[in-house]
Amino acid sequence: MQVLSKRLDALGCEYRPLAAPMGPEGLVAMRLNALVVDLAILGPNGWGYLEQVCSRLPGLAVIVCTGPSSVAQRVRGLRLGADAWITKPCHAEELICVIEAAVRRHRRTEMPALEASTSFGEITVRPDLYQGYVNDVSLELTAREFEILHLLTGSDRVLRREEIYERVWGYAMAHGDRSVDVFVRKLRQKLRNGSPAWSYIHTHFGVGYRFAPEREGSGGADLELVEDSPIDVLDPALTG
Amino acid sequence: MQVLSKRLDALGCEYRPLAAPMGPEGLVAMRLNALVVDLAILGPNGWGYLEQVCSRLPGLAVIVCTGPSSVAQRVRGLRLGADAWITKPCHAEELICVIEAAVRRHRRTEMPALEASTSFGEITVRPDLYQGYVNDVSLELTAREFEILHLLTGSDRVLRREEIYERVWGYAMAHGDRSVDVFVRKLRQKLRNGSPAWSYIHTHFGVGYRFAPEREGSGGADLELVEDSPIDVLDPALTG
DNA sequence: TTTGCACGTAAAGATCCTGTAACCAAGACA
DNA sequence: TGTCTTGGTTACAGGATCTTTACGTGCAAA
Repeated sequence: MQVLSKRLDALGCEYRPLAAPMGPEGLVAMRLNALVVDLAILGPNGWGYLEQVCSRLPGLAVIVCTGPSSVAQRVRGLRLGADAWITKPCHAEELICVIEAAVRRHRRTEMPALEASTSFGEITVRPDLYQGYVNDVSLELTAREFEILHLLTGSDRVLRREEIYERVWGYAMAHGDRSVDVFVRKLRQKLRNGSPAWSYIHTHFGVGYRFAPEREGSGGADLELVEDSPIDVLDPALTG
Repeated sequence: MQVLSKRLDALGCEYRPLAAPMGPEGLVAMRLNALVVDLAILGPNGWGYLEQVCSRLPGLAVIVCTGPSSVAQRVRGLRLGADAWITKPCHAEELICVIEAAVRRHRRTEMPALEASTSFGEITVRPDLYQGYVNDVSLELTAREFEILHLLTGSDRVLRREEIYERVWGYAMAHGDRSVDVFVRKLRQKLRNGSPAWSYIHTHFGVGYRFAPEREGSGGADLELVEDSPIDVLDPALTG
């Protein structure tokens, strides 16, 4: 621990030694990139703890660093969701490399920022500015609202709430959590403000939400036929 | 290699043993999820090869599986971009778990592979939209109805009620529960609405249900089951 | 043909899901 | 430190969906 701490300090890494195992909720609050656990110290509950943490925080890199073990034990740990298993005693440098490898793979797919802006109906999503626009007017989306919009616009299929939560929040959704619903509501409100004639986020009852820009006859009395109004609002010169 | 091949076959994994190191371009063409290399076999050029592959294919999981090594070597390998380092001799099972752990983390941020939509008779099942269609017209299936339809269309054999219940509801069916029957009825009704000339879900008395699109012609409705006869899908003049 | 089940059908009640709004906590900022 | 913004929770109402129940019909064996 002393050697490891010294090396981590030298690398400028933030870390926190935990004397007792911390529950998933506490780990979520710490916003960790990686967690190193010693199953031997955790005792017989270690397996359950490992499983709990891995399932609850799928985005967290979990490295098991413990004493001599059998193949079956290592297999079990990795199957439960651990990213790596390293046997004590080990060099701090090697452990750090293993942690980095796990975190690196985790971060890799987060990095691709600066995506091209794309338009859907009247709105334009700009990942580079973390904001959505209607005719160059900002929708005033908050960070989380934008992330959800960005995720939804990224695929045509129906996204289940659990998927949305996991990809935006970074960990598994608790049963009964309504956060996704609330944010979708806020999103819809802002989208409606900026683009009243369109509907974008569609509810699939019992499943989740799907993004698809569609005209809505909200303005006119026409129920279906919208042929009289020759309005060209498609593709403003934003997309550059 | 023999043991590993056998285990991979049992798991249904696709793999390809390479006698000689393959360049990054060749690897790209293979669309691999993971690559296992033995640095000892690669010889002195191994480090360069590892670096080249890891930098050219950042999305590829690279596992080094080689003989006894020093800490410095393992650190070097991981720093160059390897995702894991496992020492020979090792159990095939453990190696597979390490590969799975690396691939799992890689896959996490990807969109779940959207299953292809499949057609049966006149209907089309779209898993990405959780919905069934007849000529692009929605059947208005509820979430549970779709799940049952999706399950039934997934296999040709007769599915017992208990199987259906367990796979859709997620837990064992209580004795005397008629839910499956009720949902099959609703399904049949909606299928009949959208595609009156066909029958899709067939009852096997005392067993369960089986999905098989069959014409219900006014002319030649066979009483016996026609299991092996291929079904010609053609466009009858009936549809609109 | 009779008889005992299994299945099809329909409707009503219970349950679950979702939109909505109000509320509280945590962080940003002056 | 106080205020404002943002994130997240909870409660409630209305509606959609699911489950249960009941009864009629059809199948298969005796």
